[in-house]
Amino acid sequence: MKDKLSNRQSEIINTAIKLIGEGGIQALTIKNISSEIGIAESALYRHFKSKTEVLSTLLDFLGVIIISHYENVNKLKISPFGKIEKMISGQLKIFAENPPYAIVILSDGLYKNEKLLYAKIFKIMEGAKSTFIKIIDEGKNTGEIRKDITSEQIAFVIMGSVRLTVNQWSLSGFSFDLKEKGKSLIKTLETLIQSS
Amino acid sequence: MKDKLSNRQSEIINTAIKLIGEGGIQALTIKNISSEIGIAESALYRHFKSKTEVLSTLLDFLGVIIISHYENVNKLKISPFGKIEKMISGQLKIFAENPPYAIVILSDGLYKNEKLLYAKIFKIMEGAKSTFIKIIDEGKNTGEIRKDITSEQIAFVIMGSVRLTVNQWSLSGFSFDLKEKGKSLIKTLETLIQSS
Amino acid sequence: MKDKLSNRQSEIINTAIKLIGEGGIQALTIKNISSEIGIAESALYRHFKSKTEVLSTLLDFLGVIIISHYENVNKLKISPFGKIEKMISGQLKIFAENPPYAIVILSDGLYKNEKLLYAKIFKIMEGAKSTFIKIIDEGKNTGEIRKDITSEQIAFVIMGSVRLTVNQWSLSGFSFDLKEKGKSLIKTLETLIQSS
Amino acid sequence: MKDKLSNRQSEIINTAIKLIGEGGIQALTIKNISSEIGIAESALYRHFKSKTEVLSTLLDFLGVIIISHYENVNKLKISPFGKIEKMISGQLKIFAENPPYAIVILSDGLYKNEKLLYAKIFKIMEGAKSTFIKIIDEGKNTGEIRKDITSEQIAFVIMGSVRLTVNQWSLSGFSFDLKEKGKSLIKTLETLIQSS
DNA sequence: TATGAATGAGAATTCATTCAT
DNA sequence: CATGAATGAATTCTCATTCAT
Repeated sequence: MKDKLSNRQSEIINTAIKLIGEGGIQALTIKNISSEIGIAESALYRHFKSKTEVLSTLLDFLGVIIISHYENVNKLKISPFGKIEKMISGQLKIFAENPPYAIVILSDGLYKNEKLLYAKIFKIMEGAKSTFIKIIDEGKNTGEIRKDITSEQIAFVIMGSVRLTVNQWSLSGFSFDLKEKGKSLIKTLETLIQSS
Repeated sequence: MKDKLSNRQSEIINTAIKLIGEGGIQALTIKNISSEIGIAESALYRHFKSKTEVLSTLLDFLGVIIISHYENVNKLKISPFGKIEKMISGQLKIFAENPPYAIVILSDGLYKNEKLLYAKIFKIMEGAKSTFIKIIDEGKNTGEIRKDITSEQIAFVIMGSVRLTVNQWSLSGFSFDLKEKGKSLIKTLETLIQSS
Repeated sequence: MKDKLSNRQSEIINTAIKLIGEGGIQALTIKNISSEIGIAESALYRHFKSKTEVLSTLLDFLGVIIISHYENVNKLKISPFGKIEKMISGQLKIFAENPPYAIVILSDGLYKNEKLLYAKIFKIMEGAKSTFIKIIDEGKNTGEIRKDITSEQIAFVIMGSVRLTVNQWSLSGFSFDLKEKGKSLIKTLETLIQSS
Repeated sequence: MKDKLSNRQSEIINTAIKLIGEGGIQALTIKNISSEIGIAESALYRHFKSKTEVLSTLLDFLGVIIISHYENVNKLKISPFGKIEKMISGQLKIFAENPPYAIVILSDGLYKNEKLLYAKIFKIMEGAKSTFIKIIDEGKNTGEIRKDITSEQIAFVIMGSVRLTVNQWSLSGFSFDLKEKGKSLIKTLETLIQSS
């Protein structure tokens, strides 16, 4: 994982993201990236040794954003439900503001033959999951969250439904208000998992 | 939508499915299909007028399998929870026995530039959702399912978590027992949505 | 050269002509012809042994129409100028009513590698030319046509300008009135070649 | 329209011309061009973005040659008849020395589905026509050319017969002496259009 | 850092034609 | 007469990558 990106590298990653946003993963070609930036295709190889490395760095970049979002929320001094609400709404806000991020996260099947890439997506999801689990455990301790289901299962259900929401938003061509949809989802999830 | 497939057409669709299973959507090329069958590439065009038509027919085929599974379950004379359990477990069984089906259903992003294909996937998901909603309504009537959440939302949460399960299974290279995982998911979902 | 065409053969030739009219020579494929008629591609080979034979027959058919038009005009008991006028206007009328004929006659370059086809077009043009020459000779005898230019050269100039007219009409997408344009061309040509 | 061609681009255009000369428009394929030059097919796409662009550039190139020929002749301080003679003979000389040029100019029907290409050919012909008209007007002023026919019609007759000459030369496989044929045509035309 | 030129492997599709039934 | 299935050669074009300058 790259530690610090050069200006050109950042530019490449940002352009890659933009291209994905405009035309999906298929639009992400070396040619498109470089002509968008205004450099030669070969120049790109000065900054990344392969297209896979571009994608890999892109995923690192995305991972940092998402994971740090989760960690920041987790550090807040608010109730577990407040945290869950903020985690979901914040995540959806990130996607709403950067649709390409959603596309990248959802295109997992594409990376199948690139174990490295798959592993990175997997890691992001695991990071999210473990944060959720921590918060749910907290909620169980305070008595707010039901104890008859394992925290992992609860986290799983939350992530599944958030993911499906994003999925449908993406397939719809980003045509509905993701944050609005998120609000009602959050309410549903809270109702489902709160102690009775 | 094709009504009845010729032998060769079925063979092509089956081969396409097999190829997807082995190498993902990227492995689905005209050349691969035809050389797997043992005919010339051009021969394939006697049976389908384009690659898109192959994919489209494949999705029709898949749709019929999935939707009829849901409908069959819905016709059973069992309790709503029984139906939900059978719907999920049956669906996962289909995927467990035919991993490529899972790949096709999950690769939605890929078809972005082919509205027709996307529409077919969408229709399959809608079909599943409406069946779920009917069953949940039934469960609310019998008093088994909680009434403080709309049926649509419940269906959404169920589908999201089922989908995520399949997703992770696919990403893991089909390495864990999907049906086993499904069983605990079903238990979780039932616990979540039953009336208290 | 085929003596008498079967019904199916005529149908094929007519369809070929229609296709050329609609989409140019490139639209003339075995597949297009047969699917337009509603038979299998292979069925076409019962009636013509190759695509070249289709074209060849088509040119025969066209040749008969054009040459007989010229001969008929030549048989009329009218002045040479009357004949020239009728030859040109009649020819343009045929094209105006059957634009594909014009396309076929003008697409000579296409048949370059098919000597047979080239020869047929050449023959049609020679037939026209010799009729023109005969009429011009007549006109010289009656004193109506200038004698300071060989009949062949006059015929050549006439045919060149008629051909260019048709050419431009074809390139314009048949957008102007060919017969109208023909009238002024005829007047010009008569003025040019009459005795002073 | 390209302003300045790179060496490779010129090489490609020249090769394209050569191929057309040897085998007609049908011989102009990306594969033929590239293998003739000795590069990979894909390499060609570094220099032209499509085959249409190759043809388009080729027509530009041809257009410049022809139009500048006409303009140069028009600038000469000679009589109108001298100019007409030089325009025709010079044009035929160009074709005689570069038979492929003739093929390209005459293959107009082929470009029917490529409006751009057709438009270029059209423009070349219009350029030629307007120069002819100017010269004919001049000739009318000096009294050398007959005034009973519009200059446009005269230009049309000239161009039609020149074109037919080139056409027959091309169809004959470039077998006769184009310049010789041109000389007698010029004489004919002059006789036809001079004042009596 | 950057470029221009090139490459090889593929990809989807078209077309005229053949042949057994 | 007609068909369905198949073929092989072409064709245009794309893509990630390399390398000398």
